[in-house]
Amino acid sequence: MNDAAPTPLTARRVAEDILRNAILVGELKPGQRLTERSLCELAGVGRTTVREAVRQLESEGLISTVPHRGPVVAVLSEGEARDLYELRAMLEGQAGRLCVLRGDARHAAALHAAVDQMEHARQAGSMLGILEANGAFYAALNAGARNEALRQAMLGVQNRLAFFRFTSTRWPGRAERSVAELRAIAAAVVARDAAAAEAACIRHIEASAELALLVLAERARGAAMVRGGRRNAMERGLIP
Amino acid sequence: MNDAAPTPLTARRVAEDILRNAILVGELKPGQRLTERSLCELAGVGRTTVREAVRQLESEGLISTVPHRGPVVAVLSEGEARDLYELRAMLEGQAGRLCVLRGDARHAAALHAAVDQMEHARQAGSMLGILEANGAFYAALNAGARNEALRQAMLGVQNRLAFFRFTSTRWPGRAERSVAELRAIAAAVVARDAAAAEAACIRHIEASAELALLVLAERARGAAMVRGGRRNAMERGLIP
DNA sequence: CGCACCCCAATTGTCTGTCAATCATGTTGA
DNA sequence: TCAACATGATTGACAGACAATTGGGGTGCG
Repeated sequence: MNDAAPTPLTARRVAEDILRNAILVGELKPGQRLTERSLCELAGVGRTTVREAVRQLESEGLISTVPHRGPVVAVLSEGEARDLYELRAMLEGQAGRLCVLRGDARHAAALHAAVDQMEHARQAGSMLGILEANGAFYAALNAGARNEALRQAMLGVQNRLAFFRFTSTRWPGRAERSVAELRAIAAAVVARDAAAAEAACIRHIEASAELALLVLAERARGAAMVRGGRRNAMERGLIP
Repeated sequence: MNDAAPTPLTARRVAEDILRNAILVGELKPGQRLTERSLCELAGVGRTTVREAVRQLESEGLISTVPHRGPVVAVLSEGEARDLYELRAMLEGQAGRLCVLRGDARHAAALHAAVDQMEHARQAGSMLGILEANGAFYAALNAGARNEALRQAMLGVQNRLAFFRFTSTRWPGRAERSVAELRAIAAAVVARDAAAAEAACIRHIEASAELALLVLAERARGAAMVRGGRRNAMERGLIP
């Protein structure tokens, strides 16, 4: 039942992955300017290929390009972040609802397993484990919802908000509450209560959004304090 | 308050628009194979530029590329169409809800104006007018909903389903019912009944989906009858 | 000292040409 | 009849080149 690796592994795809990871991990920071040449070195491919990869990441919302100025790692304004979290809440709420309506006991079990896995990782202090369990949870949710378009939309939004995943997960007490919120979702799915599942999903995302916007505001304050100095230098791509 | 035309009008953008229009209008038919050279001629640009434009349309879901085989105008399976319509119903339902929660009287008035415009175009038998009014309606809805991410998501889904817009609008009696459905949405927004607006949006999309899937099934039957003859030829890009 | 203007380096946008890798087709041979 | 092979077409990818544009630095003037 596994996907029979439809990956002809073209160089462009490799470059995309390298650049995407560099952004998601934070190696390339929001606002940082990217020259094509530096990306060529980073990805180890020619300029043509890099430009195509950049186009892809641009469409994913990870990069924004100003004509004749080149690509820049996308930086979310507070308004954009708010919009994206709102959209994410809608999408995941619907996913939760559909998971109840269309999923079976196996999906419910997978949800519970993912939550347990996350609780385990949390107690072990493994942030990577937490993120992995989070991925498993959403995989199970989407498997139950049985809507590929919805899944891809959720993935896209999550990627654009990936910037917050690390800081949010580290926030004191956040992981614990997050586990509780996911457990509530799983419980609603087990109970086959669609409305409750939808509401639980929305609550989870709203809690995430609240924290993320707080973090964003804090960063903005911090950035404002050094504005005029480092900020200009960073936007010019002079700070690694 | 108008957007100060942020269009540096690069050749790539022009090529994108040409190809996108060719697909949306149906000049390039679903399943048709596209060689890079033919696209170069069609768009009037070099191969490098065409490849970037194709990458963009690929991310919009209008083109699907098989490595080492080249781009193909995306063809929706019944399952994919169903998923997309379901997603669209969710998104537009939420847009309707938000339009009630956040919109003001001006948005409600714009919705009504768009419906009247559509009714006018329908009586005049102007399909182009109908589509234009439809665009105005969604512009008003999204203006009221005040969520740019949601708007873009809706636009993306609508584009992927653009194939059905023409055939659906032509369907006997469909335009009339469509006007009635949109009027119901506008009425709910005027009445400030969020739940009713959401439900009306969902009903509208579900009606569209029902017809589209019917059209799709009919086309599939028709295509099956000539399979082995024209179909292979078309997939090979030999039929214009 | 401040401001407007101009010139220049850096970078992007785009084209052309080239070459290997791969797929699809047609042909040959058992 | 079917399998293996040869062949042509097309994509994937690169390097190089050139015009267009941007941003910055320097200059001159008030």
